[in-house]
Amino acid sequence: MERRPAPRTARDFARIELTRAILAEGRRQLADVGPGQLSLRAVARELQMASSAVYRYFPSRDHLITALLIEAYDESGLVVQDADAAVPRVRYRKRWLAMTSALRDWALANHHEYALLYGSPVPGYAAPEDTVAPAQRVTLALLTLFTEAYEAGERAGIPGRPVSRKVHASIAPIAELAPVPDPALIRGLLAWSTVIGQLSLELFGHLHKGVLDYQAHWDHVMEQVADDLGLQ
Amino acid sequence: MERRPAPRTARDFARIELTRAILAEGRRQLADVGPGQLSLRAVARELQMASSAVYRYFPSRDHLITALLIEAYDESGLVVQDADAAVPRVRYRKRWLAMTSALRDWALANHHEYALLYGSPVPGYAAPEDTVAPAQRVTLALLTLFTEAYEAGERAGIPGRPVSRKVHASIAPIAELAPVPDPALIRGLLAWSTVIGQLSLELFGHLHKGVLDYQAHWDHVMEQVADDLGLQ
DNA sequence: CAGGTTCGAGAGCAGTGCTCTCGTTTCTCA
DNA sequence: TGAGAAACGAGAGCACTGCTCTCGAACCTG
Repeated sequence: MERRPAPRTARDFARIELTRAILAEGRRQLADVGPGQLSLRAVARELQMASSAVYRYFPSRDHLITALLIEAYDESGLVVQDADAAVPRVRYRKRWLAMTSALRDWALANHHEYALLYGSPVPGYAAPEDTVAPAQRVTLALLTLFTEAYEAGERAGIPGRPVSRKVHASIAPIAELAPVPDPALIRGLLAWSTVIGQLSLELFGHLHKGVLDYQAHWDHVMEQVADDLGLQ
Repeated sequence: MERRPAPRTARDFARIELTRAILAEGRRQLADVGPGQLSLRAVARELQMASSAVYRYFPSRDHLITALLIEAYDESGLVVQDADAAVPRVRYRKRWLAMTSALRDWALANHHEYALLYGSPVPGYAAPEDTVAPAQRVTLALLTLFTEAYEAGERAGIPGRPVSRKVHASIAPIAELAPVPDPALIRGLLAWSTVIGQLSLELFGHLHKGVLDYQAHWDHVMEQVADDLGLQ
């Protein structure tokens, strides 16, 4: 599990340095042109190296994209966690608003990265195992908030419908991460998908000329969802 | 505005026929490999024509994709409308469930098409004007349902938070299509983004190993949203 | 039936991901 | 310390892409 085999030799140093450089340049181009147009050759050109040399560091374009994917997951996760940490623990509603706002701000500032994470999967490739942990950072942070809020007595002000045994079994894996009653957990999942839906609709242009002031609308919607979650 | 200048000559017939053939083959390949990998040359090859000939019918790859986009919008819109039409007008809740279910079924059966519509925008291109009308078919159908339900007295069973003047102004364009009070309209928009969020999360693999039985989960969530909408 | 338009095919350009080879650099271990 | 192994950069090359241009044939119109 050692991600970085303690650089000892000059070669190790160079490798780490170059890997970082490629990643950085890839990131820059990703922001420019989006995942679909990201070109290994262009990255190599910018770095003044032969295109074939890049393959010493990333065995394929997809591997590069996967690395960028992980980076983006980590970054967005960090942004959300930081926003959460800046609010007093017991201000649950405020934490919710801070976290979702932070996610939106990040998405707005990193359009293509958001698309990479929550838009259509890029090539025909299944995201490898390395991506699942970083991918869950944001979700996990939100689940933690929901759990803490529930335990503090902030129960959904809104009736959640009873959950059948079938559905209960279906969400068992998530229930392990957030030990709250099923209806509350469903409310949480609902909130999460609303966030992603809202963000995707806005960023991908589906609200164009339908909603005029995205910021105002977003703020209102998140308050409404906070209401539904029973956060005070 | 005449989309098809009444085919009179043999040439006109051939043009329409070939355009259709290209579109159809494009559609087939889109379903196979996704929008990013869709290749004009491959389409031409399959149709046994020179790649340059395709450019007589579609000036660029993006134009082809745009045409497919419109087709997909139309198809999904039709599917949803049909599902709606099959339910008695006053069974508002059932209509909601039927429409959203139909959309999900279509999305599951047409993975790449869904990604094309609601995933990340494909190249760096802004969807041209021709796409806005077809794009709104599904949304419009849902808005109509909300309006009819409200007028029939099915008020949100759930308190909607008061809408500020700012937010009111922001959603004015949508309010024109669905003359219901602001809080109810917000509930509708919320429901719509929840649908898209839920679908995107499921189809793009973000619920993988988190939710086990997608169908059961979806059904429950849509019932919950119907509750929140106040549909009976 | 003459003149203009539309069409299909082919060659060609610039770009892509990726592979292979070859000579050089660097590391490791006896 | 020096020899063998491993890693590396560069270049050529393959098969593919979107797209353009040209040219002769087909067609349509007046």
